[in-house]
Amino acid sequence: MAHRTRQRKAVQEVFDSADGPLLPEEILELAQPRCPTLGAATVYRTLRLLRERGAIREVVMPDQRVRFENVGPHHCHFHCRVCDRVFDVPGCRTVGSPRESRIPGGFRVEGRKVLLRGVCAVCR
Amino acid sequence: MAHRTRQRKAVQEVFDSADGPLLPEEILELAQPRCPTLGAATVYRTLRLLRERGAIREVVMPDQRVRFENVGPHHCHFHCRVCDRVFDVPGCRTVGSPRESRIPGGFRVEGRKVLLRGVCAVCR
DNA sequence: AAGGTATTGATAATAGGTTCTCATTATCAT
DNA sequence: ATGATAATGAGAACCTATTATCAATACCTT
Repeated sequence: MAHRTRQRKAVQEVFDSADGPLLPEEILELAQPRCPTLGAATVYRTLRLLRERGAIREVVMPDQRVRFENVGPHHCHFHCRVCDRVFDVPGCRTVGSPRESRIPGGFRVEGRKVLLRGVCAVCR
Repeated sequence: MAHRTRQRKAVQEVFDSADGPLLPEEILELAQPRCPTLGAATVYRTLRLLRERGAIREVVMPDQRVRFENVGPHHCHFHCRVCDRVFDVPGCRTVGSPRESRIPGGFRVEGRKVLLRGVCAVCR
C-alpha cells in the first residue's frame, strides 16, 4: 500500500510548479523547504515510484544529466548555457516537413525531440 | 610532437566511414580489424585528442550515452530503438519557424538539435 | 640504424550518480 | 489510540564510464 507521506507530497508539488525538467538534486533543494528532513535516497525512490506509475518521465539533455518532468503534452526544451537550467517551451513546434518520407533509407520515425540551447531570460 | 600511430589512423578511418555518431565501444570494435592490439584506453585518449583539436564532437542521445562524430555540417540524428545505433539524417532540417521571436519570455536561442527515434532500415 | 621521446596496453584508480541496507519513524486501517 | 507495515534518512555499497599509472613499445629525427 502506498502511503501519502509528506516527502512524496513535497516532490509532487515541486513537479507541479516546475517550469521545466528538474535534476534529482534540484528536486531535493526545491522540496526541502516543504519537508526539511527530506533526503536524497527518498527523492530517488520517489522518482522511481512516479516513473513506474507513468506520472513522470526522463528528459536527457546534451549535458548528459537526467532530468524529470510530469508527463504531459509534447513540448520542446530549452537549455540555458549560463545557469544550466532547462525550461519547457510550450509554443515550440517542429513544423515544416514532419512527413516520414523525408527520411531517406527506410527509417520508420516514431518520435522526435527538439532541444534548444542558449541563454534564458533571467541570465541575459 | 604528435605521432601518426596505427591506432590513431585506425580510429580516424572509423570516423571517416561511419554513418552516424559512435560509442567508444563501437569505435574500439570497428577499429580493431585495422589494429588488433588496440585497447580501450587508447580509444579514449584518441577521442580526447581529436576533441581538443576540434576534429570531433560529442553527441548525447536520450539513452544517456556519449557518442562521437566528425565535425561537419549540421544534421539530425536518428536513434534506432531496436539495434540502439545512431544514424545521421543529412536531409533533415528543422524548418518552419526558426525565428527566435517564436520563443516566449526573452530566451536567446543559439543552437538547436533535432533527435528522431524509431526503427532503422536494417531492423525493420 | 639508433636514440630520445611520445604512445601504447593492461590494470588500477577514480568519479558521479544511483541504489541498497537497516534501524528508526510515520502512515493507515482498525 | 494501537498495531502492522510501509517509508524514511544516513551512509555504505555499487555500477558504469572514463582517466591515471607505468613498464614496454613504436615513431620520428638524425
